[in-house]
Amino acid sequence: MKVFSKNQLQRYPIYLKFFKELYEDGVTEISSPKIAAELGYSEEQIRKDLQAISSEPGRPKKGRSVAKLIETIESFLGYRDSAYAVLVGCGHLGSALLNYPNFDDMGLTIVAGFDVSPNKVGRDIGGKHIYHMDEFATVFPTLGAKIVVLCVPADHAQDALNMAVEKGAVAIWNFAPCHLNAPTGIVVETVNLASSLAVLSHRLNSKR
Amino acid sequence: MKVFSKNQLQRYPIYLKFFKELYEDGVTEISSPKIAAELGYSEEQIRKDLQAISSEPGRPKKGRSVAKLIETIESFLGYRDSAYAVLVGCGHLGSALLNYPNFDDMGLTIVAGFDVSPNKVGRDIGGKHIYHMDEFATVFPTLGAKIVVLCVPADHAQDALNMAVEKGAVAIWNFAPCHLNAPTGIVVETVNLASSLAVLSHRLNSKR
DNA sequence: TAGATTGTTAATCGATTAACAATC
DNA sequence: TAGATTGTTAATCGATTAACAATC
Repeated sequence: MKVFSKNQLQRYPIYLKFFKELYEDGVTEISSPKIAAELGYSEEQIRKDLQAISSEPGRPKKGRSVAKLIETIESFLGYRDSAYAVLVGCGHLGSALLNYPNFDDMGLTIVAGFDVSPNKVGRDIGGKHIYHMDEFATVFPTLGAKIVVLCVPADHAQDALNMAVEKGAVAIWNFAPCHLNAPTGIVVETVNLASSLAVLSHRLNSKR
Repeated sequence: MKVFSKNQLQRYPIYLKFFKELYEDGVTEISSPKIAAELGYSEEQIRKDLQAISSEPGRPKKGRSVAKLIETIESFLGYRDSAYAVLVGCGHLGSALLNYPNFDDMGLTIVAGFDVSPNKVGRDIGGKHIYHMDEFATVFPTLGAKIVVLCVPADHAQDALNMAVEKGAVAIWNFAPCHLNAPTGIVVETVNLASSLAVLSHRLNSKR
């Protein structure tokens, strides 16, 4: 099977966003050089990326159909059918994600939240019911969710992951700024703001 | 000057977090093999990463001083002196970031927010005053901030960036899920949740 | 001393870029 | 047809890994 590097996978949503804009503007076909000029990638890389997921070849002198590209990328990324998730840790960031409307369009449906705070348990946030963490073991397995979005403080993240995995989670989307250990076969993807900020700071400081 | 790859830069906050935990547990020295066992990187890579920023060599048979490592990484990442920022777009995610307490420890001080919503303008969020976007041109240059944290919807992100750069911003921390074009010399670092989710989904779907 | 761990140098690996013939 | 753009194959580049002598 074809292998996709992390960098490559990360580019597809960016292509998709761009193609959707083109589509709205009535553009029907797009070529690699034009994409390259707009997104700042090399045209060879774009060609490889699009080839890797397309069933049809591009057409010399024309490029590819924008509508077809949108469909291809959405299918490839799994936007066409939903995966279910719960969110653990409904603090500021967790609540923001519960309210984020676009996940549904990206094939991720968050069905419920978990927290320990009495202010939150029993309430709805972003239309999702918030359960107490004590209920996790009994409730989570009934929700049909396989993905856990982790928004707890770093010092609770590993414990939360362990519990989630024990109760059947197969993928963890981790927003805590720490490394997590998980059993083989469990997918862990971390969004680390500290790492991102480190890149920004270093670039900024090495400018002169 | 030494060059740091993006991946490498992203690892330092993760090392730092781990070393701080060790420090709290009273561990005074740590060796590459032990770090490797815990964080899942190779020990060679860890040695290279730490060598790249340390003034002193590690000690055979012992490793490195945890306290010294913490100090070294914090200095390297610029955590010891603050850079000032404003946040544009105080929706759910923007508000969450305004309330995030850890940025100060990471050398980033957000001094104010900007939004267009009458519900938010004039209020405080996370202790920061929220100005109307119409005031950006006059207020931003007075705040001493060089960094703009962008949390506006994707279709306004490029406009917001342009305005920010025009008024003197030199770095953009972009949370909108789209590619942004910026003049040469302007640092743009994007946190793209869609890209992160794409990696997670693909790994999950290719497990079988 | 013996052995664990270091730093350095070389080998490998993978991703990106370049070159170019094929094609509409 | 001519020329832009494609897909493929080879070259380059950079990062990670492996090997190993140096050292406390």
